[in-house]
Amino acid sequence: MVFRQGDSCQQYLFVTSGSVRVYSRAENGREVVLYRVQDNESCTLTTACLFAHNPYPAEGITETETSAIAIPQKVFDQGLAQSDAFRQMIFDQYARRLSDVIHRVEDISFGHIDIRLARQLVKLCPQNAQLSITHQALANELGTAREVISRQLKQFERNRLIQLQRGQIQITDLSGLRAIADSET
Amino acid sequence: MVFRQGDSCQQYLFVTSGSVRVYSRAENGREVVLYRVQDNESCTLTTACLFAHNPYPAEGITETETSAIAIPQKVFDQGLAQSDAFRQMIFDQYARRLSDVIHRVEDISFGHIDIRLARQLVKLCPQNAQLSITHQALANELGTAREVISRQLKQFERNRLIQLQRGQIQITDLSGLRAIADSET
DNA sequence: GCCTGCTATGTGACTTGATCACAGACCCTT
DNA sequence: AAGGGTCTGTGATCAAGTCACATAGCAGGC
Repeated sequence: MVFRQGDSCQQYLFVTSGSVRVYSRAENGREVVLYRVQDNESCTLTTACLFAHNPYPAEGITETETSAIAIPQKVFDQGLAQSDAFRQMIFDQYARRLSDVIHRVEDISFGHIDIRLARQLVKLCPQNAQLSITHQALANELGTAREVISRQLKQFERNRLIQLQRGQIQITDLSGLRAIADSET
Repeated sequence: MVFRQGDSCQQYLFVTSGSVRVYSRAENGREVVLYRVQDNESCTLTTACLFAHNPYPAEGITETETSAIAIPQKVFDQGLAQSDAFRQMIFDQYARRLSDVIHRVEDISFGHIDIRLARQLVKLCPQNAQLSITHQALANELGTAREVISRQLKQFERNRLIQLQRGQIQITDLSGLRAIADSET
């Protein structure tokens, strides 16, 4: 766990390798992933909280072995003042995050669950088409409930797009999933 | 209209007075407000798009008479490099926006419509408790459909919290609304 | 092996919210 | 006063979220 909802922020973080999942959690346990911080990205939220002197509005947790550099605010400020490249980098990150999160709002507000799930499956599909993930994890990713995902996956299975086993999803018709993922509505 | 979804961004904008509503619109006409840019705030999205060289992921429209300063990217870059105060200001804005939009994600994902609507009414309630707003506008604000708002308002009216007329909402029991707004779930 | 406990999945019943279709009501302009 | 636009009300239906609980698979200890 890198930071929790409500934590106050002490230093600037820069991830050199690994992956940090940044997400928001409701009281009833439902989660929604906001974005991920990966190799050579800054944890934007940290920066935001540093500057605004606000506590974190979300949680961050490592998903893999992760290395990061922690920089005290003073040094960070110096960097911003003195290095064009550093400043450019930080702003780039900010722009990307804001864009990610706005996209997430659109997705959640207007998107249909079958399409969003198909997209997620296509995105995660590895070379061998064998995905190791639980329904709960997919639900958290999309900000919905596990049952909704279970039912939708079952539907995909009935349509011969995937095959389900415990903790595993075998993608049998990637192009079929792509077709759903690419449909507008 | 200040900018549209997909527009590319040419200059940095700083609002000196007035209010710009930044929102996302779906094909079917549903909208969701992301945040507002008001007196002495920068249009963060503009900055983000400038830096990332991305088109706008949302739309911006003035809600009142609005004045703004447009600054070419070059001058903006100079400002960032030379002025600590300017840099601090820009970062503050960014932090606030990111925080706003993350809060919006939580609200939409986990929030119940009655509570969200009550909150909105409390927030908008003027001195004389007489609100001039249409159901459609409230729906856009909360990212839901007009019918949902109409029905919920009707419910509030039955519970003697408000009275409805065309284009007007008279708030008759503000503390009652507050009670709903403050309930956690 | 077999039992036990934990995690993951399946499913019915129900509630809430979104969509569709349309009917009135109100208001402004001519 | 008549007609057209905007705003509101409402039933029917669908999609998604919630609740409750039943299995099913897996791992560790005996």
